[in-house]
Amino acid sequence: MSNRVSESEQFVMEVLWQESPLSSQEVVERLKAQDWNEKTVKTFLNRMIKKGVIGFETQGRKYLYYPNIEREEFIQQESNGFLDKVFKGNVKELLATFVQNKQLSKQELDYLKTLLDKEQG
Amino acid sequence: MSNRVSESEQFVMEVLWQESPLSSQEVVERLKAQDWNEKTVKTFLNRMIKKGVIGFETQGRKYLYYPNIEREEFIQQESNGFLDKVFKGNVKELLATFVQNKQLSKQELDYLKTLLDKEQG
DNA sequence: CAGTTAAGATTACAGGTGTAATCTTAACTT
DNA sequence: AAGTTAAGATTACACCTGTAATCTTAACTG
Repeated sequence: MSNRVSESEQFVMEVLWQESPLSSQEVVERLKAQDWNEKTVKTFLNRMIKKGVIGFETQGRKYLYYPNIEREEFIQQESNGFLDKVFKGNVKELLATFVQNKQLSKQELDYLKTLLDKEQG
Repeated sequence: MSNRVSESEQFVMEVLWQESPLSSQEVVERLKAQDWNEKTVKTFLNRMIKKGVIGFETQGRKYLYYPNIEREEFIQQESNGFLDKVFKGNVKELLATFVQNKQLSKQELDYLKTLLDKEQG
């Protein structure tokens, strides 16, 4: 229930959010950039099942895995955790930090201003 | 060298960034909201020394601790890590997520727009 | 000086994580 | 049917972390 997704497991989640259900072999393939041993990926899948963050359907002797949690929801939680942990909940400071330390194109800046206007209602 | 600051240790860092050098007892006091046993805080200080993220001066039989890393730098690293991990480096998406999911006051929105304008140069 | 404190050092211990190797066994092959 | 594969299950193991308790010993107290 309360068990969370580790950093490595998150890569697996991303794969399944992209497309599912997938066999472990397919997950392994889509993660080859990570350069993990197949056994390692299997371990992650196993643990994630136990944690309940993914589920599976059986297909013959193999499992087809799928996510049990929404990406949006997950991002939300991670974001809030980060906000609290690093910025003590101060969104303004967080936003300022990113705006000032990351190069943003004119298009992106405009887009963000539009967003702020929309928020202003 | 490469060892990082854990979540609990970060609370200790915050205290020392606020004011330093401090004795372990002073650190414990400033962390009473955390409701940690004194021994626990001492453990953190000890580990942080070993990790090299804080240092100390001796004063009689006790140590006075101080940070070895800058808060700004730390925030930067944490922020970049989070950006990459959760948003795959897409700052725009990150900013949009926070702007849209957090309640921001008119003042904050105005301030942020000013920031964006400044970025626009 | 002898006893008591209390500071830091060391040890403890379980749960999570990264990183696999080995075990079991159902399914595929010949 | 017998052998081979390969999928998931189990086991391994070290390091990190949270959470302290115990050990040593220098400093303070009377």
